[in-house]
Amino acid sequence: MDTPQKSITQIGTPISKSKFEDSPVFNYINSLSPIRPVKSIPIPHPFSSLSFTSPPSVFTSPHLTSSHKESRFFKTHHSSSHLTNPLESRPDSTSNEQAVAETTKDFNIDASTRDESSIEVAPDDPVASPCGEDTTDLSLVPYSPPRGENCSSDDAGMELQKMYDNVQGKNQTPDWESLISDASELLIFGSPNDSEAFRCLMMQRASTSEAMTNNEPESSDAIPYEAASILHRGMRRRCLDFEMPGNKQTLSENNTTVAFESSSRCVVPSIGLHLNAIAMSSKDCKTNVTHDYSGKIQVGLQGSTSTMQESLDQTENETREDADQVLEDVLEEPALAELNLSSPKKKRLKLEAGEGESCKRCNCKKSKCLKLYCECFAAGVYCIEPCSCVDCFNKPIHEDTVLATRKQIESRNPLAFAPKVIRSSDSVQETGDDASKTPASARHKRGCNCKKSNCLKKYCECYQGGVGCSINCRCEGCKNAFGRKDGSSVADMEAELEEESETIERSRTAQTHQNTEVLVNKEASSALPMTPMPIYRQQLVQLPFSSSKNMMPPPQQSLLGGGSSSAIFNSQYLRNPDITLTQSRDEKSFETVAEDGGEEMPEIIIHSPKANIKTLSPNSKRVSPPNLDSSSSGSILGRRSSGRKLILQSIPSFPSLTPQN
DNA sequence: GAGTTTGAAACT
DNA sequence: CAGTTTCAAACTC
Repeated sequence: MDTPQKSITQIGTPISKSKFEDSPVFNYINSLSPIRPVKSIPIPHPFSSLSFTSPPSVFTSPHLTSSHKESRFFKTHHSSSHLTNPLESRPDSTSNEQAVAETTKDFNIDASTRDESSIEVAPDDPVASPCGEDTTDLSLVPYSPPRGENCSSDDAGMELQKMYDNVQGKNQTPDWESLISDASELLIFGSPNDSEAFRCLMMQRASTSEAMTNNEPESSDAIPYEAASILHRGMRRRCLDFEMPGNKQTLSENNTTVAFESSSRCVVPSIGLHLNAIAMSSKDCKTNVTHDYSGKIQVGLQGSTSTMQESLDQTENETREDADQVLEDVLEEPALAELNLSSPKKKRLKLEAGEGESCKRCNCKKSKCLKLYCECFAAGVYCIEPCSCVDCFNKPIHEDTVLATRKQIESRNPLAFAPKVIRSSDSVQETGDDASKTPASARHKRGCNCKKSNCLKKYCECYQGGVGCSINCRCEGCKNAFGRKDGSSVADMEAELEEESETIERSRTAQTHQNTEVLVNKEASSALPMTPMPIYRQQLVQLPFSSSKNMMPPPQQSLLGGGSSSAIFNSQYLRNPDITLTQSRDEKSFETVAEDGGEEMPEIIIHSPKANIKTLSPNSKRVSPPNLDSSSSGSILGRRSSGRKLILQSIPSFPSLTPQN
């Protein structure tokens, strides 16, 4: 931290604006640069300053990895704790109902909650610009959710311009430290898109300022910005998701610049953190850092483009290895990993993911997407364009309302936003042997209340969550395939399926041997539909730590122990009722495996043998969620002999405002 | 795509 | 806490 502070004094203090303007160099530059002085002056300062004053995590050597991120986290955490959640700091937010009622109004941040140095947002902020509206929150809420969908990269410049204007208007001797602070807020929490603008500005600065002797401002910036954006990507997830198309430009794996831009726009679909980020900050940073990583991974994976899909399909294994490699890199060099993940090869995952969680959409008509009825809201994500909701308030521009509503709901039920499917406390102890004996290591938080579905349809939350019913359930005629309320476990069913699978596999093997025999084709064709499962299973079997014993219904993200928005993951996970139990069990094996690892280190779960399922499940439209996409690589990870558990958490814990069990 | 069913969420 | 209503997803046709 010494360096940054030092830099502040060195750069910020000494360089007086007037002096700078009067300098011959400045004049000369002005004459050359198309950039107008009024902008070139103010903006560069914040930036240059920022580049030295921001937390180490942002501007320190790119070599920093985890610590790097932690710093970042602390930074943001710190900020959030002070600036915080508007709900807590804003008196006018005490009335949730009111907040909800005034949804369309209360978008401006109370000046009172800001630091004196905070940049005041023009009251006449762009009307139609969601970006403009949101930017007002930037300095107040570190984890400010996504800007409008179409925020232009110019916004950053605008903000900075405002800052400059403001400072200039008030003081001839700007409070650089404050300004820097504000600027850093913008840089850190602004729209990822802004990073582009920043980069441009930085470049300009680099080319025009002698102060830029500092080497590689580029690289050092890129990563930091990226890192910063990650923190709230979850909140921006939806917006960014739809910016992806624009980023589908062909990416060169070697072109870090392009990769960066792409990644900066990518979003972690995962993450239904929109409202949780704030609360999340209070958690131990380790956990958050982990989420961060997973988020990164996802960003990369989901940033896939369709362009590679075909080729990837043909080289599934290769892709997996790539993913494996990438993930490995992620653990050691997040920033780098992210860049890597931007590679075209991983794009495919994104594509597939696009249809899943990341594109989770609701169809609310009356709830305004502010009730748990709304899947998006319940999952902690903002509604997105594809949603068919009416009068939706679950959008970034209504952040306050969303937060208020959320808080209100949580006041009623603290666990309202907690994962519906929770992992039993003893599940952790369930290793291999026990796993199969227990219907499921995860259970629905409250249990279901099914009357007619027999817990065999997704009406049943337990079933939907891929967990068996438990004593908590009040269901009638429970036949939950993942475990019945009466205690009958899946073990039996698994045994059956196992047997069946084996039979199928055997026949398949036999077929393979008889490949040369044309006559066999007849039978083979009839058996084809069945091959999928066997194949899939085979792959799973390859997993070093995979155990057939663990073959269980797919556990949910909840297995991670962290509260994650179960909704998204779970629902998506088993969205397709057509998915055979076998498949589910396979997926389960993944998670169990990861769990078995026992290590409590950052985990990146990658579930989703989506590709496999897709191919193997003839009648399934969409077998696995987008998140799971990455899972295709997940299985890869599973193979890792290193034993490192990589859990790509599609939905980082869904930190609720209140501690959850 | 429209209509029905279902069960969670919300309300009383 | 129980009963009822509202709601939107899941499902069916």
